[in-house]
Amino acid sequence: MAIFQHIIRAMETLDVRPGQFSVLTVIGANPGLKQIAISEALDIRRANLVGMINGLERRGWIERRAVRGDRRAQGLYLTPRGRATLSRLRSMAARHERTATRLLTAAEKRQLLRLLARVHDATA
Amino acid sequence: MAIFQHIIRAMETLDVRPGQFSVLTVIGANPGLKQIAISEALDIRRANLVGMINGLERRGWIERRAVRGDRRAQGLYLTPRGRATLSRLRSMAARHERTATRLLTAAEKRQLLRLLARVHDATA
DNA sequence: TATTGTTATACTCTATAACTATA
DNA sequence: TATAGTTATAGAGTATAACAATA
Repeated sequence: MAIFQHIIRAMETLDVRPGQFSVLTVIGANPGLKQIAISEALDIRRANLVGMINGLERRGWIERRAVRGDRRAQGLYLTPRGRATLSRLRSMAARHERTATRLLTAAEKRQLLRLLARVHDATA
Repeated sequence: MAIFQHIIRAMETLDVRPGQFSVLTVIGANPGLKQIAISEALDIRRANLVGMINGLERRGWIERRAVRGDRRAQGLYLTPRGRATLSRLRSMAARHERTATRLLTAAEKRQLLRLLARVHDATA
């Protein structure tokens, strides 16, 4: 929770919220994705995604384009400005990960991830 | 996050939310506490605490009593039913902690807590 | 008939301002 | 003048239902 608060506070300087970061990340890795696919991937109701997408589009970070073969859907793409913003956000995330693990050795970091993965397996 | 979801889902069977659990825990450990103290301890606005306290009182889990020496404040106490509920919630939390760590040895559990404490120190 | 995006709406959580009764 | 509790209110985040256009 402390890490989360830390990262969220940093991203607030770009006026970006965690959900927006995750949407930008998914679109960046999967250009042309339909809203329904993002909705399923991130477990966000498609009704709630509409406003988020509108906000990201209004800020010039993403755009909706027609999808060939299905006139109901629209593909989502990052704009050049969107790519620049995502790049800055990734740098922030990386910097905060370095901060969070600065008291750990490389071996301890690996060990931490290994133990957390087992906890996750146990609760999944 | 997986652990949190896990515990929250279990506590929903008693219709208890994470915030309510934390308030019951703090009152249980500090009988007679004033709302302002809980507000500061749990970082909950005193305005938002009012409704939570009302809800817990309505369900017969806590009660407000006069504080000698300060007629503005009211001390909060668990009722017998509140103590019983808190006890059940603690059992749930303990059971889920056992589930979460069931793939770890005792030494690995200690190591995990040690590493997480360092990450927390680094971000605090 | 089913799916995609959308609107409308409701409920919870969280945040601020302002009031009251005391101190 | 400050503090404890309260009320009112507004903003996020998240949930469901229903609609139009299209499949």
